[in-house]
Amino acid sequence: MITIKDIAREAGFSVSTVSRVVGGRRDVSPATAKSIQAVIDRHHFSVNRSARNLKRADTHTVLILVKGHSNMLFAAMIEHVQSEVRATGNSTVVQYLDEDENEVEAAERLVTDVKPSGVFFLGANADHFHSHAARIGTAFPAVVLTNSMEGLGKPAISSVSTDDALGARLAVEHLIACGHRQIGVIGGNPQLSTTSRLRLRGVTQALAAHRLPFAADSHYAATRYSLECGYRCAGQLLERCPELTAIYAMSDIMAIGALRALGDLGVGVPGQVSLVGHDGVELSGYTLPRLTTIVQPQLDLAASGTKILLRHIAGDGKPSYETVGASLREGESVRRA
Amino acid sequence: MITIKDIAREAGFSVSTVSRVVGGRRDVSPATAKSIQAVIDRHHFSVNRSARNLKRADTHTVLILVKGHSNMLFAAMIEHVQSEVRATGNSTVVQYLDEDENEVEAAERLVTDVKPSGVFFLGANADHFHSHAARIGTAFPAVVLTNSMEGLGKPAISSVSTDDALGARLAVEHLIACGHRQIGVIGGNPQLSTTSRLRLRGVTQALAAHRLPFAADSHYAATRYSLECGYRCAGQLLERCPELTAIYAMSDIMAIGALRALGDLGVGVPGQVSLVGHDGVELSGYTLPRLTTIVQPQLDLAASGTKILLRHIAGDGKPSYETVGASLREGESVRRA
DNA sequence: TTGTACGCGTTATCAT
DNA sequence: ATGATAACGCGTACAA
Repeated sequence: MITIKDIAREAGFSVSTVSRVVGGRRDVSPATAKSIQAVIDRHHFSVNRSARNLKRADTHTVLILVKGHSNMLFAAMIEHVQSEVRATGNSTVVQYLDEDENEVEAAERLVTDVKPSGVFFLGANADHFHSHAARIGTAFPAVVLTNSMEGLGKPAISSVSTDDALGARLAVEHLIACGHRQIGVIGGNPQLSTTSRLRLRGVTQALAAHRLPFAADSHYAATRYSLECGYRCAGQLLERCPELTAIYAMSDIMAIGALRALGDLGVGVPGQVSLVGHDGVELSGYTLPRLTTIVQPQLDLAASGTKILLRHIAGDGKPSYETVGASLREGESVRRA
Repeated sequence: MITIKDIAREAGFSVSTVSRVVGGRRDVSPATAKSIQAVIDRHHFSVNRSARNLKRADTHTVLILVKGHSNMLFAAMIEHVQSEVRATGNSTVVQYLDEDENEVEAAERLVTDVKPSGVFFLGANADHFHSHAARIGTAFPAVVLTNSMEGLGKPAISSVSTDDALGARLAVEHLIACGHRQIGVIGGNPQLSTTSRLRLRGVTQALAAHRLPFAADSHYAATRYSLECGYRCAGQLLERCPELTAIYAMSDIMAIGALRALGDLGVGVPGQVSLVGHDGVELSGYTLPRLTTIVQPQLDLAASGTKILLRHIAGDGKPSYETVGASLREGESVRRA
């Protein structure tokens, strides 16, 4: 392994001078810099990150923590966040977490390894931040994407989210406006997932405003955010409550599972049952029928999030809890009754 | 920041003994280990990776290089590879590359940063390895997944792939067996993508074996592996060649795009046009109609790949080029004519 | 502008 | 079984 010492020796300068050159600093004469750089290039030398990070506080690396492997919304957002972050001269490291893993505990572990300048959470539960956040926010600024941390009140832990309750309300109100009265809902476990809790609140708000029935055991099926679970729950819902004319699924992926289930049951969409999804992933524009869905603006989430994280990294720990708009995108999966 | 020294002081032992405990070694008395572990747990101490890696030659980290952000097959495989690798006590770092980026150049850059014990490529072009691989294979063993590196002949660069030509042949032969004679193909640019080149070869082999026509300009549409491109190409294909009764798409994602396009054109699937995809992603079992597709066994790819990479890491640089079987999974998108 | 020297947190070697 | 101590490669006061 070639080290900075080797370069120094060969270039005929001290290690400090070489260190200055590789660090891209200007307090070294151009001539010296040039001759040292030549030696560096000749040997394809690059600094040992471990050694550097052992000294430096800041690694100029942003850690991206993603909850769940097969979340299409998150997959799209990783891309946006990465390009935003890289445009600022930082590098990125992606780490996937299992859906049921406690992301804050995992983060606390990982930050000692990676020593990131900041952390992005793609999906997170506010409760976890209340209990475990020892160093997140204190030693490392964090921005949570898609989930709101409003009310957390810890410095340097911000969030950019869509208004989940609003989104769900839009979905259900659209169904109501189209004449639906018996609406089933497929979602996550409201005990465990903030997102599910908020979206469920939006559902009940919309239904209550129109004095429509909603019995949790017959109209709500709680499960994971996956194709398979969407499939299974759609069947359960229809079995428990055959008079359903519409289903709102809290994610497009669940909606797509549900769509297939309804197909297998010989139930036409939107002919017999209407369907609304949530997230607005690209795929929702390619199903048969195209999904009517609640769109989360991925680009805005990524852009705003990066801006806030950079502000935190720069030293401003004042948390901000931004909300970007959610909107209904009409597809072909809802029928006016 | 809490260090091994702090633990040592509080536990009343030397740093060496603590180091042995965190390293999980057995040359320390159970009683000592237990009392030290208690202190470690109390403080949620975990070793500083930078410092450890500064000493150790081996970082015990596997770099996973993924080509393209929204590849569902790769997304599923990341999950498998990660759990396989972690089961061996190594950690993983995921890096995404743009689809048109040269993955070998990127890897050469990244390995100096990460100093991984080994590198996984999810998707790669053999040509790039011929021209640029200076340190990959030499300093860092690598395993390419889904693309074959057969014939490369460089040490410690292996591959586990499905037989792409075979898969494509199975797809087309199935269509032929079902009575189709005019078969269109949607794929990638065979100049740029090894996968596309091999699958195209499979197509022409199958067609030639049955003396069926295949004119590249009318029967083949080359594009990127995306929903949108699948959509667009299906339309083009049908316009150029209206007598088509079947389409083979070189990825499920393209097939799903094509499915939607056919829907928009009022062309029934499989009624008027049959469709076969490739990859066997979970989603292909949830479309309407379910896709008939060529399945790449993700688990086998990940498991075999990990085994080979570990062998390379252990010092055995003999490359191996494994091929796992591809098979046809019948869905509902092909009609017997 | 350049160099000297120390320490970052850990592991490995060698004693005990 | 346990401890003292010397590296590992680099950045950075501080000195020159």
